[in-house]
Amino acid sequence: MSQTERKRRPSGRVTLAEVAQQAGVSPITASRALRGERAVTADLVARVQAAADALGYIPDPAARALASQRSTQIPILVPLLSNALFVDLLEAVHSTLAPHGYQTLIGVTHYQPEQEEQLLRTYLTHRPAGLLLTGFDRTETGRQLLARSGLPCVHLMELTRAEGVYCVGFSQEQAGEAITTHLVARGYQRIAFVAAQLDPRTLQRALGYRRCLQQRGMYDPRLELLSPQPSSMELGGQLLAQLVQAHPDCDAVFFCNDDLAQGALLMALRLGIAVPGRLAVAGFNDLSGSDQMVPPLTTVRTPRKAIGAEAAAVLLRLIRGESPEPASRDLGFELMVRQST
Amino acid sequence: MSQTERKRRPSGRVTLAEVAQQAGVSPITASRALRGERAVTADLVARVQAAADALGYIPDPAARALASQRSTQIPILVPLLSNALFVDLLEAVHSTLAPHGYQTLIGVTHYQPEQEEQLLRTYLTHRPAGLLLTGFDRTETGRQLLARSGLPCVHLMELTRAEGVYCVGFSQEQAGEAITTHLVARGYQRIAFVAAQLDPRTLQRALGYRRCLQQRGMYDPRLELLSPQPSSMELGGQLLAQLVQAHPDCDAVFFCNDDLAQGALLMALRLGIAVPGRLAVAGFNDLSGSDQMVPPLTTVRTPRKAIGAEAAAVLLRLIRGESPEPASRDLGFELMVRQST
DNA sequence: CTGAAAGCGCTTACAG
DNA sequence: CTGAAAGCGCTTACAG
Repeated sequence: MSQTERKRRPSGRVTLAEVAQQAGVSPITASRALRGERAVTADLVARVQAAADALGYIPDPAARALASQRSTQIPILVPLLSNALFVDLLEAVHSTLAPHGYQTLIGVTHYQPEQEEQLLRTYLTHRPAGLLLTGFDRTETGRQLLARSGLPCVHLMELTRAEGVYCVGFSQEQAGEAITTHLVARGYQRIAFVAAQLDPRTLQRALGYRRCLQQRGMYDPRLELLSPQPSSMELGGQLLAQLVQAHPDCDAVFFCNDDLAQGALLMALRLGIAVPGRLAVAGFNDLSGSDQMVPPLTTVRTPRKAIGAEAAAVLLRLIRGESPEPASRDLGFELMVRQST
Repeated sequence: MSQTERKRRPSGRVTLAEVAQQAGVSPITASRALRGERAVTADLVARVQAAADALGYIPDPAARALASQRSTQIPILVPLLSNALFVDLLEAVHSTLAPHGYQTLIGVTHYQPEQEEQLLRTYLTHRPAGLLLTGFDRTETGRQLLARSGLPCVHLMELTRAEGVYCVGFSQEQAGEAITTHLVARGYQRIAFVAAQLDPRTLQRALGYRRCLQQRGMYDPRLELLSPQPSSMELGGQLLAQLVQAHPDCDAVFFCNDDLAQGALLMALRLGIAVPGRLAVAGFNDLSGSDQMVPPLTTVRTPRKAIGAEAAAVLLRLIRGESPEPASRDLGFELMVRQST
């Protein structure tokens, strides 16, 4: 024991060279045996493994990254952390990658392509093993940085048909159309759309809303309330109050995110507006608490945990050099019809 | 331009050596000039800086880590990501560290010291620049790993008087006592305490609750409802229903976290229990949405953004070799008296 | 299937 | 204040 201690380098680390020596092989062979790379005799693999275990060898990530030009770090770039949606994504990604020895690095873009570009620039110098990005809204330079890096990359939350682009998500437009169709089927006539932030995915939901109503000759652009402010319960309450005042004949609202809808439900309670009797309220994402509202909120459940987990899994396969098919994965969504509509 | 391209190594990187050559100095001098380390003539610093800018030099983190035995990575270990509290911490830490060139690595312990120990083990091999930990609840081995690493470390959320231990937080016990005292001052007689998860900080709040009531001879252990289940709005609703059924004379409740309290408020609405008329409800943390509830929730605002930012700032100073004083920083808390009490 | 040589790109002592 | 030498701990071609 104390002899082992004594042998250690100033850094206090057990090195590959020591493992190799103990196993009676060269460092390169030890390296290959431990990584399961190329053909190494089963006998040698066992000896090296035993030596590594005995010495408590742990590979040095920095040395590995420097020699191989590739680290075990995987940045995930998300717009915000204040939206539970992205935290769920992050958590799923993190728990999928960690057991495989990869570290998740967070990057927050604040919905700004320029900030994302800056983050890409920084993270690329770290020789990440791969990249996880939210959506497709980036600067031209950002796109080029990605392409030139040649790194495996998976896009989350949105779908694309572009060749060779990996993505895991669902159709935001279809989801927006589905919830609107539900409102129509319920018999509502004057259906409003209320949105905040106005990021690309929110606008895709708006497209679905419009398509549904236009097809039925029910579309009225005045019933679209679009605010560029960040989404929050408080804003949802304000927008609801604004909406009922401006359009007393409005009988249903589709909020582009559950936090807005939750705030609206509470505001309706305060104002004495009966939901769904006087006004139906629908949300999006099925965030925590939506099923607890009074009345429980009808919304679209989006599979963000599954998206995070699957995107990470696809990335892992890309890193291994595989070509997982299909490149574009639609994980769908689910209408959660509760009592608010 | 194309000549510059041609000169690049296979890795595509501009190296320190190239910068040094262009500036007409040795690589070591270039290294020192760029890092602002030791005395280097102003003239040389300028020349090196100019060369670095011209070539677009970006230091290689892996090479740096290997040579210096220290990376620019800082793990932050939190219990959960599903509690907004920790996301706020994470976000504040991340935005404080990023501008200084440090990467934030996330680790999730699920409130289990064994998992934290495993994470420490893993992250320590990455030669982190420092560590950010939640609370003091760890295994003995975890404690030893920390001590032996000799790495700068700051603890978040809780306070301690232990020598040489850096922490940024507030007194959970005092906060629990303060909100209970508020309920007493309002004239409530039968004040319950409802908690979930039962992690160390929750139990400290319980201590404050007890101390307040015991001092006044108002303490009744039967009014403590403690559930080891994870905290959620749904659970809050269930516990409220349970409480009013078991103790019809209870006239106020202090929930150890706002998600429980929010769920309780909504359940009260559903059950027709008047708040605060029939039952007063207080929460803890002032999470998003608490001010939007019906009625708005009385709670304790905890300075988690400030804690994250200050802990990161202290760590940065420790990394620089400074000894910031005081080691223990009490950032306090604020009673948010709203309409639910 | 295994290994000797070289190198990844930087920094740490040690001199001067 | 500046530099030549050595080394951080691993892996990539290139041989055999």
